[in-house]
Amino acid sequence: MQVSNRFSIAIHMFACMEYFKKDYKITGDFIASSVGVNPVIIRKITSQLRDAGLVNVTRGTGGISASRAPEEITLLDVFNAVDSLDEGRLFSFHENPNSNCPVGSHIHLILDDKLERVQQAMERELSSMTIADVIRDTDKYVGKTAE
Amino acid sequence: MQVSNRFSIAIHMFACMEYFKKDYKITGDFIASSVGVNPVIIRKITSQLRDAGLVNVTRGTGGISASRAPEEITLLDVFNAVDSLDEGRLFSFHENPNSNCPVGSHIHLILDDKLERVQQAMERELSSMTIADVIRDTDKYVGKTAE
DNA sequence: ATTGGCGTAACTGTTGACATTACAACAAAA
DNA sequence: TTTTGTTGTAATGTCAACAGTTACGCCAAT
Repeated sequence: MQVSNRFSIAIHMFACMEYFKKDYKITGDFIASSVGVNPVIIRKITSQLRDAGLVNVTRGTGGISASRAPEEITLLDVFNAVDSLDEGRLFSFHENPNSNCPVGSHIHLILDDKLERVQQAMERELSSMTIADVIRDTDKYVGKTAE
Repeated sequence: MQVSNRFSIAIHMFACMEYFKKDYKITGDFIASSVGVNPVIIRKITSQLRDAGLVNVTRGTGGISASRAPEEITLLDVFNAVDSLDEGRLFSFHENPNSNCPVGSHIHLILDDKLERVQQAMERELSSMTIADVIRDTDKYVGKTAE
């Protein structure tokens, strides 16, 4: 089990948008070249980010940009946009516990809060970081001027 | 994306083992009936738990039991036994970032620590709970005597 | 030797991720 | 207004994981 690479790609996309926005027009093909995947992949993820209200896309002439300040886009926002959990739950659950068994009939009561705690821990950590942190580290490691 | 239901099944299995161990012989078929899945599913998970050293299985005559005290089996132990992450990583990563792009060539440096933090938050929460907590809540919700 | 139960291989069906091709829709510029 | 570059999306293919089932071998106690 693994989180889809759409998540790492989406963050990479934001890093590109911010880092190159002064010097280049940020198109899907431009980003695809940096990420190293087919442009259609980028377009699909772009659509997901747009549906979540995280980016603005101008059709025709082209161009993708963040629709909010980097400090106001958390990694949880990005995660939920591109990698939605089935029914909002991180953990799947066996569907037919035996209702005639004392354990089987109470297993949800026993487990649900524990699974919820783990999911919340993950979401808490994701929401503690923002695109601004990503940009800061991009500048830190790459240098502020394009090479 | 979701964690496989092997995890919820595995915890259900431990709850059964402990709750019924005084009154019944705990076989794969017995557990399968409580969980509500095919016995082979239980046998497969049993094998994973055995390989991880979490349960003892006696072949032939049958019988499955926890190999350690419930307090010493964390939910992280169970998770790692039945739902191993590819290469130990919760997040997958796009494989071919452009090494000629300043962002693409540094994206791992920028992202890896952030993904690691999220994974550690999840693992920390998983390891803070044990099978003993599950047993305690089983007794709490079901009642200490079999119905 | 029989029997109950675990171990596992083999097969099926379903789903999702990832990738690619192709083309329609669109907006700005020539 | 036609051209051009770009986004939007449908259709298709490949692959892997999950879940389920059947079948049968192996084991140990009775």
